[in-house]
Amino acid sequence: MADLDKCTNINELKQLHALIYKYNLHKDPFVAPKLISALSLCCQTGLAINVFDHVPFPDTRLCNTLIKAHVRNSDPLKAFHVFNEMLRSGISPDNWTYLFLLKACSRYECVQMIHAHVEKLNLYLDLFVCNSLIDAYSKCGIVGIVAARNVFDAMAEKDVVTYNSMINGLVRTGSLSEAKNMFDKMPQRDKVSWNTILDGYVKAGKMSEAFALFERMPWRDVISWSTVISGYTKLGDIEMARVLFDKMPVKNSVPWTIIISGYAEMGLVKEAIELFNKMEEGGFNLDDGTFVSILSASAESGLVGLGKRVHQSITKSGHKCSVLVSNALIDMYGKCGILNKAWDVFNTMDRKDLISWNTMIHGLAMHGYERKALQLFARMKQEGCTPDKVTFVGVLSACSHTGMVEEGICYFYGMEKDYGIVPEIQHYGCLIDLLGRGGRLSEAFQLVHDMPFEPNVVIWGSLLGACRMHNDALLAEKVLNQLMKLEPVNAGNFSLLSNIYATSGDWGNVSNTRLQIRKADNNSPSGVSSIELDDGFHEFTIMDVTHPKSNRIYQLVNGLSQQLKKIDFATDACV
DNA sequence: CTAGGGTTAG
Repeated sequence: MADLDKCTNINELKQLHALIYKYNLHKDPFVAPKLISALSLCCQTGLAINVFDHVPFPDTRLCNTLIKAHVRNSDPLKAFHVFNEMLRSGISPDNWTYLFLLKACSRYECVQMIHAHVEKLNLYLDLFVCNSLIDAYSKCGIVGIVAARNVFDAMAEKDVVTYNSMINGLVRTGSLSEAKNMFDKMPQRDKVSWNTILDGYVKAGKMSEAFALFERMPWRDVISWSTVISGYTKLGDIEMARVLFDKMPVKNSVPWTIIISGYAEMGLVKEAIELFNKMEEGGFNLDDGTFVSILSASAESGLVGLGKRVHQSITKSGHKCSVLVSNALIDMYGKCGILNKAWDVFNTMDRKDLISWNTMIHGLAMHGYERKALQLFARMKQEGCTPDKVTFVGVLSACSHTGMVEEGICYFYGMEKDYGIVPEIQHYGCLIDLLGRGGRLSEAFQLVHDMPFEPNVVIWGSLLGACRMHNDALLAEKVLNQLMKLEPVNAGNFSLLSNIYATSGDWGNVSNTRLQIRKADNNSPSGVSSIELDDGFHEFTIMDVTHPKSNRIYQLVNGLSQQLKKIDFATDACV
């Protein structure tokens, strides 16, 4: 029974759980915390809460265990709920309570609140609590780092963790030279110190300096190797990343995940799947981090094949999908346009969070299911989930894609009035797109001037698209002038204008614009597109004739655009 | 305390 909290086998634990209940031991002040801890390790948070609820007079230690369980289950709200209940029923928190709560904090105000409690209880002198405060503040960006520094400076006794946490905070906020300064000055350095400063160089994109440091480090563990490999994949140097990956002496699932995601981000689906198979065969632990990383890389590059392969492996593992993994699956299927699969995952989730709803709404809104997206938005509110600014980007773009101008305007104003969400540039962008597509070009143009943000390429681009849609050459010229200042080498912009002239039969301006296209084209590297089919991954460029059947392909495309024209569907191919 | 990770307008 003493080793109860070390039991990680779910079946054994369930047997123990039954026995404990049978002998009424679950109310025992010694057994209950251990049982809660074990249940939460096996992701049985519901059962853990149940145990807690049956203890007649919970003490500080029991509450701490439950808080820890919620934090482990990435449910900070529930963790804070337990904390509030503690305070309400007069159970005094101790330094362990604050250690666990600080792990659950992601907002500055939240850390500040704990900080105030800690000061009041005079726990301020506890080294562990202070180290956690520095760490928690460091995760709150630029506002947090000042507060972290204040705690750091006020500490009479510091250990290596204090320095490491502070250095990590400086690295995260981009103050590499300050971090390096502190690293050089600290009394003694351990593995974590070296890895942290190494990560600083990597995060700053200084790979040659990072590599030099890596080579002269007194220790190199899996984390050091992974840090450097990840740096190379982020710079797109997958070859160098692979060389190091093959060379590293001991691997765990993290470097495997990094290299697979790296291949996926480059669109190299064959290599990614091959390595994923090898990773699975090698018996490496496939955890949430692995699934989420690779799925997100698949989503970004539109690699359905890899995404499906990962999904297969998740299903095969038999574990219930965490919210994080489910959300990543929804996003992957959504971005790849397989909406029924995304919908399946969404509907079978037992706990949805705000991001699940947002991701599903976006997926629907981007792939022609605008009405479904808006219905889902209504359902989300019915089920008691409060929308945020991201939700409204999805809602507004659903409206604009399906031409619901009045409804969109309503949602735009409702967002501040009903939810207190101040519109950001993305929301104005959607509204401008909505008005533009709806043919209300002058209103859209007016809004660009009246909104409280500087218009960017996305805004001007959407307005240019609207000009093309409604063949307004005069406005298009104005827009293109603005766009030129921000994006001088985008030939697509000119080609849109040229097509507007062509539609109105202004051939003089067509040839003028074409000349400018050629100029812009010479300044820009030619883009390569790619598509994934059943037999693998294919790359192609504009005017590509390398395919053996390219004649037949162009025939087909021309035939299709003829048919589209017949049903009054304008295409913008520039041939 | 250090490596991989879920939603954001054309």
